[in-house]
Amino acid sequence: MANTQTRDCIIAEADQLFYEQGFEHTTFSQIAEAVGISRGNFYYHFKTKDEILDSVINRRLARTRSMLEEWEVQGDSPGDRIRSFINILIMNRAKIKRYGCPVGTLCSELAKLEHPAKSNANELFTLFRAWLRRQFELLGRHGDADQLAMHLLAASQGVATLASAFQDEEFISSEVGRLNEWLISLERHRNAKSEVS
Amino acid sequence: MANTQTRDCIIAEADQLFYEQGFEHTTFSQIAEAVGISRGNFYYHFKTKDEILDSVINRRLARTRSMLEEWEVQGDSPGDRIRSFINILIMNRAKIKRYGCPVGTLCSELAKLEHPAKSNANELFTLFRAWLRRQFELLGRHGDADQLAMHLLAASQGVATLASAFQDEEFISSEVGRLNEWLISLERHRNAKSEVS
DNA sequence: GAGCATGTAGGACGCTCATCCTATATAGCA
DNA sequence: TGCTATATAGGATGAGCGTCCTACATGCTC
Repeated sequence: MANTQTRDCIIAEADQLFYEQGFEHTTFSQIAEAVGISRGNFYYHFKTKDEILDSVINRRLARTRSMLEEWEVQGDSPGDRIRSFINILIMNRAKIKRYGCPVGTLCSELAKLEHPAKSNANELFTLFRAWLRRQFELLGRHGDADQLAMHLLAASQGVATLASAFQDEEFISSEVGRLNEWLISLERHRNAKSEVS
Repeated sequence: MANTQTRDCIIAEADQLFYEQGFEHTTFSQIAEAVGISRGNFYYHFKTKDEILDSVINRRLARTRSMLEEWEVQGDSPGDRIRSFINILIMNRAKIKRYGCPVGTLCSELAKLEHPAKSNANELFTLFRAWLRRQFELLGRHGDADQLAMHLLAASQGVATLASAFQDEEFISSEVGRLNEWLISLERHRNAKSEVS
């Protein structure tokens, strides 16, 4: 049985490096150096680089799931939960400015490489999409919940891409402001309808 | 003096391959094979891979400039010109679905590589941004023209990223519909103001 | 202490790739 | 016909990388 502590440490460091430098451009040596172990020792924990990638994606999936579940448990309204999602952009603005969105940039890279793990990475998007969809349904948007989820996801991706290209954190703030206003207008619409019925 | 015909051909093929596979993942051999010349012959036309990248970016800049100028010359309204921009998403939807946005994915990759040509690639975004800004100013949006330009750019980027991740051309169409409605509402707002004054 | 599983270190192997060198072909011109 | 600039081909080189092998250390069990 592999020592899970070192193993987890390798995955964590690889996760960060893949985010900062991309998967292809990150080498075994860099990960080993970041963890503080020898390069040769790698083989004991991971047979191939793709295996590390799988573990990194699974780690991200797990962390995303637990984050979404946490937001779900907090007794907020669906609108507040969606605001939690939008707020990721603010929380991570410094890193987004430097490296873009971890999900979007990884999926783009793997798509260009036609990498087998591509669909696994896309699952990250699906996770957010399904969760957002549920929140919009709770907001009373039964017909277009999925469309709204995709729209919000796309907006976040666009913000991250441009903030990174133009090195502009301020843009993140202003677009988040827009998104929050948009969300409030959706909530108002719902309240108006419930008052009528 | 280098034969510009072969040289241009190399740049064109490299352009396409960089788009489809990414810069780092594309090899000299692949470009040579695509052009139909020997690998060794490359050195005569380009000293380094980075030199090819520079030429590819310059090619894209030139083509973008002339495209924007063409749209400018056509005697359309600023609104119609902005619609031409939005329509790129529809025109190129098949490629976007497979490879994402050529501008966004290149800038993301070069950012992660911390490549010297990064700022040169970002100039592509600046080109669109300045052009869109001008169109919005012509629409009477003197205060927030740049903000609107960035918003539209971000929306396009988001659409491209998600369409690629979810392999969904339909999503492009529906979001373009949204964007066009948004644009029409901006135009209406302008007409309403001009009627008042 | 002997035996064994777990974990680590460091280097070897083989491949790919960008880069570079040299030989050759073509074409215009004296 | 030679001379030279332009262009092409194909292989050499050297570095970097993923992968793999072997030797060593540690700690637990009998």
